[in-house]
Amino acid sequence: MGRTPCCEKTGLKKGPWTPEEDQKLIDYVHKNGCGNWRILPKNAGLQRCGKSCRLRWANYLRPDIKRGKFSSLEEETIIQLHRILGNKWSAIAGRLPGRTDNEIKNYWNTHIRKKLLRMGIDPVTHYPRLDLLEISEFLNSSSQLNFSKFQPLVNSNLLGSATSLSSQNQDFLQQNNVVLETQLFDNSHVKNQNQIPTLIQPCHFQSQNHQDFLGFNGMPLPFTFPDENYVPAVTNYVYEYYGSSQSIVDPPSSETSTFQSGFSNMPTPSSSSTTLHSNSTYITEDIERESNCSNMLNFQISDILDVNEFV
DNA sequence: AAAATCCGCAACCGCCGCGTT
DNA sequence: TAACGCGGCGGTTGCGGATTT
Repeated sequence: MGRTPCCEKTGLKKGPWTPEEDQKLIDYVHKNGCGNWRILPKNAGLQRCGKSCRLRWANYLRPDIKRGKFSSLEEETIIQLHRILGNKWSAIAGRLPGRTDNEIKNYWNTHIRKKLLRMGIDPVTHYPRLDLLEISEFLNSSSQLNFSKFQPLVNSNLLGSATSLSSQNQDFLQQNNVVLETQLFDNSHVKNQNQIPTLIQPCHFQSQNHQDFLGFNGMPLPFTFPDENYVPAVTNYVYEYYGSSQSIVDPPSSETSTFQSGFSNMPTPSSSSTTLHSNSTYITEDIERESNCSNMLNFQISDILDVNEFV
């Protein structure tokens, strides 16, 4: 059984569109509007699947599409929206006038994702990559250990990244007054002490420096939450904020979060949520090491970037 | 200069949600 | 209520240009 295909597969053209095909599609849409993509190819004289026509129009031919390089503000907006919405490219695109979901998805995968990885930030969770943090913490705190015995356990590339991150992390933690409690090995569940120890890392991030959270490039982002009862879909990795009289964002579940190695306990953009106490302020953090992205971000989601509808 | 590799992006594929029958 | 059909979405692919060897 299965569903019938959206169009007859035989005799339909695939691959790149020709200028003639584009013109036919443009002419048809200008004349008849877009809609009923199933019958459009036939009426427009195109040997294409309706889906293909819709995609071509939506991603390339639409007159309101803005093409060209993403601005730094657009890039920052994508990162912040992705932090909240996850891979909801269409939702993100809806907040970036002139940009398509496909374009944003491609830009994320080819540029932003790699940049975040280079900075030691997990592009899925937007947390510092704990695999690197764990190793770098390990390197920092275990100079007395004979590390060579553990090297076979660690990917060499990962080790290199962790090593480079190691000093950066120290700077970051100091600059932002972050308390990072680290317990390197938990062998309590290991009956056979010859087994490989499990890395765990209880993390407790704090900041007492309000400036740490302000804006990127020294400018506040144009975000604002609609009201104080707003519950964000996701809050990421700043658990407590001491710059004001009250905690802005609840810790995920307890005062000190414990993450197992391998992100098994890591909140994900699509799954975690928490309560917002405060007055329209959403605090999050970033470890930005290059480009024009922020170190610590205090952004407010405005009407333009209202994400409540996606919750 | 040619071959190999990398990279970006347009387009495709398959699944899902929702409205209709 | 279930089946169907369509539009929409996100993940993936593969082509072509750029870069490296």
